[in-house]
Formats: sequence, structure tokens, C-alpha cells
Amino acid sequence: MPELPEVETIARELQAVLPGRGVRRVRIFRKDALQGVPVARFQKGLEGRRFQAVRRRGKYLLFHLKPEAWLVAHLRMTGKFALTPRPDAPPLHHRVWFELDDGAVLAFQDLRCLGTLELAGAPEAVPGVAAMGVEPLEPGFTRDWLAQALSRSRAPLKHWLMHQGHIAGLGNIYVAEILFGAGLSPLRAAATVTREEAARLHQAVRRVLMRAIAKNGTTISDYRRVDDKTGDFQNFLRVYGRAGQPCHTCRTPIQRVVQQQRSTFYCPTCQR
DNA sequence: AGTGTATCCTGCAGGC
DNA sequence: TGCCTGCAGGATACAC
Repeated sequence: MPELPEVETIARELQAVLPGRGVRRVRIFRKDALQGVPVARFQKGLEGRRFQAVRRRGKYLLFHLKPEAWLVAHLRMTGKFALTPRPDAPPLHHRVWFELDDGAVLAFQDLRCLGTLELAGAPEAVPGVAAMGVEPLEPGFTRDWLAQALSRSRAPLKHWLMHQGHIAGLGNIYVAEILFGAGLSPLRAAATVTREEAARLHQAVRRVLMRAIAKNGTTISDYRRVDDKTGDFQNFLRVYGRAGQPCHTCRTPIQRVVQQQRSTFYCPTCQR
């Protein structure tokens, strides 16, 4: 579910409220997210520690605690974090509670149970984090780097952009919006992109992500912010989910095709 | 290196 | 109303 802008929104909101607060007790109502790590080890690794900071890497949430420990979370499709007064009983889909020393609860909820929570000595100790590619909103993401990297791959642009080892944090929705912004077809082989087109793509990646973050992400079904509010970027989508509706630019009906068993939306006229 | 498939899990919409 | 199928914003492992 959440892609970079959604995870960034959640990280910022948690960073505003968590640092300084301690974990008194960890309660696990369903242990799928722990991926086989024994419940007791997970609890011991967190209880008595204090949150220092919350950051994002790709679609991962990184919680830094002291004494030194990292809680590394991936929300996958339907995971979310909520900070709430302690409920009497865990509501449906609450999987893990981090009970804080001031009585509040940081609740990890996950309808589909695909999200993961890992305990690590450092973020890079989590293989998925170590494999992340360049952060698209940081200085290392340049036009030249993008043009070079694209030239080495025959994969369709959509597939290339979705790959977390290339650019960290892009998913189905934002790849669709980015390719529309760049005027490039998701079906194009990466290596056929010219330097000029790569420059447009580079700009679209940054512009779409920054706008989506400014709108606190896209809520289509499950995504919610820490305070349960929705994002707003769904009101600004140009192609995602708009199959059959006219392109905002040229009125051509937006096409839906399936790539890698995922829906791809694009304008066959504006995107070449 | 690339593609295609299956898998984890639950809920919902649409067709019949 | 109820059953069945396919689909959902993610990522990985596997075969070819």
C-alpha cells in the first residue's frame, strides 16, 4: 500500500511525537509480522528502550532507540501505525502494541498481515534495507546517474522504476504518475530512453514525489496517517485508476494494461 | 539479466 | 442472499 510519500508522511508524524518516549511493554496479538523471530526476543529487544528518532529509507520505517536498537518496519499493502490512548482490548487488525511509559499505545495494525517488523543493530543489517537503491529526493539522484542506469537495462520502464534496488520507494501508483509527467510509455525499454527523456523523467520523479508528500500521500483504500486522517494526493492523480476516463491533457481515454500482473495506467497519446 | 509464476494474507466488489 | 472469482498500493523466491 504505502509508497515513499506515504511512508515519509508517517515517519514525519511519528518523529514529531515519539522521540523521548519509552517502551514499557510490547504486546503481540498476532506474530506474522515478526517473521519467525521469537516473541520473547522481540519484546526483550524493545522493552525498556526509548525512541530517539524515526526516519524513512525507501518504503521502510526506521525507529532508532536507545540503548542502541533499531525497529525496522515495512507496511507492505495494509500496514499502519497509530498513536492512541490505550484501548481496553485490541481492535480488529491490531497486531502489535508498543505500550509507552506515558500510557499511550503505538499500535501496529495490518489487515492483510503482510507487513514486517524487524529488530536490528543497524538498519543496514536488514537485507531489504541494504538492497535499497538511491533515494530519489536526495542529491545522489541525478539526471546523469539516471540516464546511465537506464541505458544498462532492457526492462520496461515501469518494471525498472518499480525495482527498489534502482530507485528506493517507488510503487505502482507513483510510477504511473511519474511516467505520465515525463510523457514516457511504461512499456518502453529502459535503454531506449534518450538523455533528454531521462532528464524529463528525473524531473518528474522529484516533482511527483514532492507534490505527493506535500499532500500527505494518496489514500485509495487503506492508507491512513498516524492520526487516522487520509492523504489528499488521490485528488490529483492524472492516470492511476482512471481507465477509460479522458486524459486531462488530450482527452484520449486512459488505458489500463497489465504488466508483471499489476495494473498499469497510461495515456497512449501523451506517453511515448 | 530478464520474464513469468506462485506465495504470503484478508477483504471487497462484481458477476451470476 | 449467497457463492465464486478476481483484484488490491509490496516484495521475494523460484524456474526458465
